[in-house]
Amino acid sequence: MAATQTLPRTARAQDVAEAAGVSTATVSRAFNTPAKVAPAVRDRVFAAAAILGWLPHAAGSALARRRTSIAGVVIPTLGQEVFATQVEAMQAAFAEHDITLLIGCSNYDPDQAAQQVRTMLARGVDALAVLGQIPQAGLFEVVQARRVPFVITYGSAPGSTHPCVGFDNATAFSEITRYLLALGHQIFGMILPPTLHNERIVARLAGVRSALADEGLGLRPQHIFEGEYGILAGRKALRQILGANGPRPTAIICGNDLLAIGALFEARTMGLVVPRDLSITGFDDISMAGEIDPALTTMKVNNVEIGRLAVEYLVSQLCGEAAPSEVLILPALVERSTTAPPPK
Amino acid sequence: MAATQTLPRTARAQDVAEAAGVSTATVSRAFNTPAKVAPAVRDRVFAAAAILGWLPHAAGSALARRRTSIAGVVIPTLGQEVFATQVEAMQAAFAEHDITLLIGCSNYDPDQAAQQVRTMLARGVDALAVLGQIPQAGLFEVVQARRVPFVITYGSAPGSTHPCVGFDNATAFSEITRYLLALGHQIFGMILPPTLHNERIVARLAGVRSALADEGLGLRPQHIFEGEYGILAGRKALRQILGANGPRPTAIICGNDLLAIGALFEARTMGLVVPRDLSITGFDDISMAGEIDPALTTMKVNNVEIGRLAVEYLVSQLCGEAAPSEVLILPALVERSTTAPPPK
DNA sequence: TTGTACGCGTTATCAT
DNA sequence: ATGATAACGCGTACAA
Repeated sequence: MAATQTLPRTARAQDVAEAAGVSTATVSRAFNTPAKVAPAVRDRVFAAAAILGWLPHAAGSALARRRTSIAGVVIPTLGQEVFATQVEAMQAAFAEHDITLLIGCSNYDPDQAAQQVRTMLARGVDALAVLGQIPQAGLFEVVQARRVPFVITYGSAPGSTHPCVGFDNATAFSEITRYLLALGHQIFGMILPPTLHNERIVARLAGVRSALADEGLGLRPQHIFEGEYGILAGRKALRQILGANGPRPTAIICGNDLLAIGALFEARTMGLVVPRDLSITGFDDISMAGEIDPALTTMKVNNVEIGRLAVEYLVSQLCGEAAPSEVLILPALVERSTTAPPPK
Repeated sequence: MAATQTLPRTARAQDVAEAAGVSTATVSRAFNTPAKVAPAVRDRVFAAAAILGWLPHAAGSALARRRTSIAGVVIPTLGQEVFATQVEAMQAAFAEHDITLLIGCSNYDPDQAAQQVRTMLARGVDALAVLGQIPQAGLFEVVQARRVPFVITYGSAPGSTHPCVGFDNATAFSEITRYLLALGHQIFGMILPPTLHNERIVARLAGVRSALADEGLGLRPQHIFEGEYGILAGRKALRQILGANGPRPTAIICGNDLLAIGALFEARTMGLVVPRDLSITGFDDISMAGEIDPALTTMKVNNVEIGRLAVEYLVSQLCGEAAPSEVLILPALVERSTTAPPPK
């Protein structure tokens, strides 16, 4: 007894076409340009497809269309709210154009980032966003060779040759510094996350220095703490800075909100009242910043907007439209309750 | 003067083959099974590919291989550390198998989640993970029809028919309740995020109730606050619960760490000393939990492990191996400094 | 070890 | 409005 059982292959357009008594061309049209198919036929096709559980096969479709409807984004980590927010905004914005988002994390490692970019190209992404900076010399050329629209987000190296959507880190930190100067502060401390492979952090330090220099002031080496990330690092940093010899800073500028929150906690532990005894500023305006007590003075970076604008740029490139290759947003000072004039 | 300029098409395997003086089969082999190609030839192929900037075209490759090397994950949002962490772990684990990850956010909306799943199937994902629960009746069947390995993560409906990797929410919350009972607490409050479309939250409440019932105790309605998310919600909830008529709870069980942190902040504002006057517990063990002061007693959910195990399951399915269709991890109580025996 | 030739599933072009 | 047919680019038996 020969087993003539057809091993149930997954349905193709051909199968749907046969079931509906039409050609594969009509099946394709019914799904892609329904208006061009007679309603009765269309319904037959849909019914057949539903029964067979058929959906257009992505690879076949991509091959014929020369488009995958997949975009890629490479970020350092999803563990930071600012990056996660941006990715989520991108995903939503791309979805409006029926584009799905591939993600890759580099863990702040340029080599991993470059590898992720290559992998995404191999997956046939239609467009590509990289957070921060181009990870490797020559990589941009590879992307260009494949004619894949490309954009750098979040960071912005002014004068960079690559299309970018972001903000100017130096300017933003100059602004927050000038705000503290206007309050009357003269002695500053600064707490920074690791600067390794991170131009943005370097720019933040430069922004502070430049604003201070305009007033003939500077940042004492013992008042700079650099190299760790998170609340505990903020605590440790504040202890170290306030424990240093010489005059004590009255204002602490932190490279991000988490460090600032750590500094804030430590100030309380040390018996200092913020902002009476010490002013502290953050950066990013993460969701916690406004919810702790005292609420953190910081700068809001609209990451949703960055994500949206990046997608807008990529989509316009995809459509062959011209678009400005550098889009800058302006972080806005959010004055809350951790800043005040220095103590007398 | 006829312009015979060839508009530069992007390179195919054919072009590389010609440039290297071999057949396309050899080009393919050089990239996929290098061992089967003579070293000299291989180098010629690689050189030609490098010059032309060629990479295998994803769609063609996927069509021939019947595999896209792309997996998908659908989560409520990237804005919550627990979900972002899990996604990041999945991305890393998939990368080891040369699989790239597509993400979709549902914003806690079952319809959006279902749509994301459909989109991913249309993109030809090789495997699919959905965080929480299956969003729609009938959707699982669609996935099965396409023979796409599938797993539910994070949540676990015991007795569910779908493969899942997660933990038992009810059991976990029973455990934390028993811990507080053992410390001597008798009157409990509970603060919960929105339960709408979220079985996991419902299970947490049930877990607490069940552990209390074992001791003949219960949760008074005025001691349950439900429906908002975040630090501010935690503050508001504590105010409301402690302001209610009747006996005051000595322990507050929170549905997650952020609510617990809010409650902790509010307790301080109200002049209460935690844990002397009031015990508070969280859930998840987000990075902040151990960094605030007093450090939060909570339960650690190893989301990295969940992500890893989910990928392991999916990959084994992809390889046609058998694998247990329900994998449970055990959240672990992390006893820190927000819990103590109740005041006399 | 290498080449030939076919199939993968869809869409676009061109006829009808 | 619909059908026939030719790409689309790669991987892989099979043959040499």
